[in-house]
Amino acid sequence: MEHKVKIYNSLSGKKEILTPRNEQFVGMYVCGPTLYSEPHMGNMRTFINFDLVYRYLLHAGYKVKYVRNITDAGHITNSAGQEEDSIGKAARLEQLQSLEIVYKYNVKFQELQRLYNMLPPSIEPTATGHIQEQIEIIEKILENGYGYSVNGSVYFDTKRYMQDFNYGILSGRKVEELENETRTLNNQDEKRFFADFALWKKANPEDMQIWRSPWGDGNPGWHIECTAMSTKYLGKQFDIHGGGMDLKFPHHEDEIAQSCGSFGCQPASIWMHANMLNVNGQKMSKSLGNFFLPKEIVEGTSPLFKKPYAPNVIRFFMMQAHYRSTLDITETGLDAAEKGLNRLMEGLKLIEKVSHSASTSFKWKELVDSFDEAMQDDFNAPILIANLFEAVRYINLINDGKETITLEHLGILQTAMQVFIFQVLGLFSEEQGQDNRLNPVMDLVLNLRSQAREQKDWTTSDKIRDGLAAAGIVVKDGKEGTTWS
RNA sequence: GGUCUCAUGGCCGAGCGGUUAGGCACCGGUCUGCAAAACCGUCUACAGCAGUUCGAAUCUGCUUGAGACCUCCA
Repeated sequence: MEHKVKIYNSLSGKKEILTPRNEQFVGMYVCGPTLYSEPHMGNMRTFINFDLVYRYLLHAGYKVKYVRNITDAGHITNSAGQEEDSIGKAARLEQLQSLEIVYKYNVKFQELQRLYNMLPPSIEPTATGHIQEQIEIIEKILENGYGYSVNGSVYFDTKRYMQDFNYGILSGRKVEELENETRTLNNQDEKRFFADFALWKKANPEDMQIWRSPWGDGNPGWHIECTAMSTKYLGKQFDIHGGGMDLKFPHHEDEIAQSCGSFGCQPASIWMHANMLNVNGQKMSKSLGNFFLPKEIVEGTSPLFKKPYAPNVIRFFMMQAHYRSTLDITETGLDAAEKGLNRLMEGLKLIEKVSHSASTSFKWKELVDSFDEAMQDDFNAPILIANLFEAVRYINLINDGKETITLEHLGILQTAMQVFIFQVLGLFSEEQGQDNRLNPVMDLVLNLRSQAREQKDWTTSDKIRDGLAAAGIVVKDGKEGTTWS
């Protein structure tokens, strides 16, 4: 099958056909989390979205090298007039060493990836594991004249860079405009120009992590790690660079500047930005405090929601919105997703039991093709899902004898649905974790109840049903027997 | 303040100049001892005001409202 995947490129503002530099091989770099706390649901949305991208590219037949970094070096920032690094701060608060913090939250992050059925990237390199590579790139930038060192720190010389390159090419920012709007920043004295950014920062006495460099002991700047690791694993130029929308400026802009400044070329052909997860119309964020953790929602301990939602439901909920749109997470939204997902899964089960005919009465080929078409158009999962529901409708109609399908077409449809639901959307096949010790008990109880029903002993049968309902077990009398859940 | 995005039926959410996306809810029906569930069907919306066009949710301008970035952030 011919796969023409169109991707919206933030750099050009247009959808472009993916043309990998190296035939079937796609190199994709995605900015990962800074592990100073447990990732929240908003963080997860970005990673789930890129998991979808990864999954679809694999499905489309590409050999994808998917690199997602782990930021385990706390970058010094100026917040509230104080210099601090996020990981060091967390370490002090929790009375642990920096690497303990990173290790602890990395374990959690790995758990979450499994919980949400994310495929592991090809490699998850860490910032601290690539200090040498970062230093080497900084040296190149200095050699090329796009940086300068002051008092043991190194800064990127934006003004000099702008003579040769376009700073703001990604974010559309004009430095002149930025300048007028500069807020009061601390520590400006070392920088020659307000838009310069740190490549290397001299160590403070209280820093928990310190590395040696040609400029003295210190810490790498925030942006340089991604340049170093993307270059190391994917080369100076690769196909796709992704990340959250909030990283577009300055992080990604500065990555471009660093690549151009060191190697003279842009790192990625296509830049992808996943949009934010909102709570009440506002971006979920650590600083606003409106976030909740992935585990809270799965365990039902989040104060925002009355009941727990399965990871599958959350994933499906997110897949129903396009990755470039903001998505508001709400209780009604999750409830709707839960029911919708159930409908989809029921349809998938029914397809196995449905009977075939001598001919197919509907446009089955068009339907099957529509799955790929949706995803080829900038990974439009909402349309894919709409088309899958269309398929479910047909399955139900076949089951009701209102439409027909041949054995061959049925097989193709079934396979396609399974592939897109499980492999591409990354939903799970079965809700796991039912206590199977309960099964024989339920068989016994429901057997007794059906005996009562056969004798039209409604008092007994309803008593059993009500009793089970009180215990949280819902009994449903279907055409083909009674089910419970 | 600057830059940029977005405003879709009761709710969520696609749409990128001309075919009622889809899900949830509602309502009607099928099924059923009752109930629940399930299934089928119905529900023709595009913030406001101008303009371009044979034709606009979709393009342009203005107005109003919301958000993002400019500071760490997925």
